[in-house]
Amino acid sequence: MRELDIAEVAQRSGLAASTLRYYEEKGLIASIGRHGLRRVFGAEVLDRLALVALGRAAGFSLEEMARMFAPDGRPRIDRGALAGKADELDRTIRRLGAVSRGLRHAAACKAPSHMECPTFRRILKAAAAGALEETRQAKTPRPRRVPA
Amino acid sequence: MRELDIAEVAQRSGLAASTLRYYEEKGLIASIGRHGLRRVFGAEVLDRLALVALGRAAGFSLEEMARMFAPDGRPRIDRGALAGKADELDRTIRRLGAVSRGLRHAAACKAPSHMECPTFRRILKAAAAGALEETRQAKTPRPRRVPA
DNA sequence: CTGCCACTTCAAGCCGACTTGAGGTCAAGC
DNA sequence: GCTTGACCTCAAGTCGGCTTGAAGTGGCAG
Repeated sequence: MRELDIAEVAQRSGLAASTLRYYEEKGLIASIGRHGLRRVFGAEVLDRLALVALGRAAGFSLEEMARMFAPDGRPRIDRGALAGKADELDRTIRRLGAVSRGLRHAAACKAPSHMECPTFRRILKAAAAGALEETRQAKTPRPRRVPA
Repeated sequence: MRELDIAEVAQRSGLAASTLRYYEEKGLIASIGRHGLRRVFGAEVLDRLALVALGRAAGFSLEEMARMFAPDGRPRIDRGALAGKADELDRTIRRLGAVSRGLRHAAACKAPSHMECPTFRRILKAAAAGALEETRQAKTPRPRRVPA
């Protein structure tokens, strides 16, 4: 099995080396050893990182994920939690669809003030209602500051 | 026109009074005056707040929104920016759809290790790719800590 | 053998959107 | 007129997910 150096994992995963160290500290990934001071990773870490990416995209926190696959090595994930997250995502998707329609309407509608447009007011009301929900959600990672 | 006290605006909008003060500081809303020390709001602040909620749901930052309707009173929003945000949202929606399907698959699939399932690996790859995108996204506000 | 430089650790900083706390003011009800 | 408590200000804290910086280590090319 290929042994990877942190820079290689970084390059292949698109994550910064500092992020990988951080993930290791949080128990999301593990190196298979050291070469001197330097971490040595097995190729399977890339699968793990893909899994982490999926989890992040789904809105799991690093902590939650660490708990999910901390026990032994293999994921051992609570299927119910996954289905729950999926339901949550689907709700979010519907909400975002409404928001998107709202934006498009606002962009297209020629009314002098949107506030006078009943369609817009209706959408607005829905967004206001949605914003009160406590559904914590899926944010894509902030743009990587790519080192020069 | 009804004059509203901050507690009333808070109650009607579902936001904390501290949030309203914060929004005012950021230029997102304005009070129509003071009664002694106390802010007095006009009823239109509620429309404004609904607009802010829509914007937040769409993934605009408070700063962006402040710039959007800072000028005079009326929104005066860049329609292109709205359409752009809508496009971004639609992309996010598609991505989240994929993530949701991935989760459901992981929840249902009986394979001992998901890593051996080609379907899952494909979805994973997509999520990994998506996670690298720089599309900053729509997070629903964190659960309000409702004061006892 | 030497020097370079990619790696290491650890603590501190950053971002956005708020919340919290201390200490102060003042309109209104008794 | 006094008390009450809802409001005020301002500074600092919180949270998650990293990044940054200083200071150190050590593998390997020359």
